[in-house]
Amino acid sequence: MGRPRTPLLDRERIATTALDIVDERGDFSVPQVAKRLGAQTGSVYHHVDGRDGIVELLRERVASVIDPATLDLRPWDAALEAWARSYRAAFAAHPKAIPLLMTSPVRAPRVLEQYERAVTVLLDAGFAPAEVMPLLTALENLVLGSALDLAAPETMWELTASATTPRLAEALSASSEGRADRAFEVGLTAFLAHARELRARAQRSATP
Amino acid sequence: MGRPRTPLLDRERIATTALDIVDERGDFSVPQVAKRLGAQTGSVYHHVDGRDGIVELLRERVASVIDPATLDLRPWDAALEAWARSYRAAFAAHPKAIPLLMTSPVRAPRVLEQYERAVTVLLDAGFAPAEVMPLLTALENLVLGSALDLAAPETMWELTASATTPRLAEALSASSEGRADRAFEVGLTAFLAHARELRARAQRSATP
DNA sequence: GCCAAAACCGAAAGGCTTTAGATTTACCGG
DNA sequence: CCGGTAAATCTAAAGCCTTTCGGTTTTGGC
Repeated sequence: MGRPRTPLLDRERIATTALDIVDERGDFSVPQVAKRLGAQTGSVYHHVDGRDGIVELLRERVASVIDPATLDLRPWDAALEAWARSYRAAFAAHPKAIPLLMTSPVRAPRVLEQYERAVTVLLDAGFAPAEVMPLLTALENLVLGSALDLAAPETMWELTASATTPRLAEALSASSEGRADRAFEVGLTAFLAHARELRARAQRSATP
Repeated sequence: MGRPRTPLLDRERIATTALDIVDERGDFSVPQVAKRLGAQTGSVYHHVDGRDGIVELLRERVASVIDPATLDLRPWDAALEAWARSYRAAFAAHPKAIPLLMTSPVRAPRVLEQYERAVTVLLDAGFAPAEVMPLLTALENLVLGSALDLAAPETMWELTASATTPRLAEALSASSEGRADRAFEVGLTAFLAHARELRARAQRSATP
């Protein structure tokens, strides 16, 4: 058959197709992607660094909608809050992809640059250099932990709970609506309050 | 060959062997487990519900060292704090297993009972029923997000950071020692402070 | 002592990942 | 216009994996 006049495959289409399949099925395979694009399995390897390479493409693509402009907001805590929301929303747009992507964190250049700017935001706000990474990592943990929760079906709770764990069942029915979202709000609110408190304490001791 | 006088396989040994392999390699397969136990691949399926069944065994086994007695501590916030630490430590004992286990949360009966008791702790502390699940879920997100961070090698940061993201590199070197642990402390401290604040506010409005 | 159930083996189907070489075609420089 | 190189694809195959199924021997209860 040889080289076609218009290419069947490129990294863009491979990523798009794989993400479509993951959104539908929760997983993907290289033969599945190839079949949807009308190509043979082996051809995909000409454009992409194996299956893991495709997963990395998905990670970048899902993370690409995180809004970097959030980090321009003032004051610093508004920037962090908006960034965290945008971060989480990017994953929430592809819930079935989350187990596949969570295995390792996003470290695409585009996202790393945002971490760079987030560091700057915190330093400019007056946090000590040694405090910055623990804070940012805690925020990342919050976002990723919450994304993981988003991927877990609500039914896991409801099915198991009613008989042996009555209070748990009661607590669940008392706030079943949007449990995951509200948990994220709790965590985010807690984090921001704590960060503000840390900063205020540091400023008090710096300029007594 | 037929049935041996002393069985080669049982769920216990299968789980132990699989966990050993995961601790070494970060993943496992049914043939690998069978080979270590001196059996054929197919035989494993007589004892266990497929590969996914083994993963579930691993989840239960790793979670089995979460200490339920932490939830007897008083006051309520000491109980939650100790429980969260024990929860996280259980995963930290098997860092290479984390990506395998995080895919879906732990819902083994033994752990569900602990959630039941955690609900009781919060209700007894005076939290409103509708607040309980958001709080517990936020705590779970904290623990799981932090466990995920534990599974990601520190090198991911260090390799990529230095050139294009100088401030990130600086922030990393300013607190490289035990970054993951300190981030968990930040998140946990923030969560507990927020929970105390919520409770205090509720009590003020209940008995003015 | 008999017989069903238990525990294992052997084999095979079907899927996946990845590599290698062969084949045809597009594109560019002369 | 032509020829050669590089590109895109195919075919083929190795080697894994998961899972199922039927056959074989042994155990343990009645």
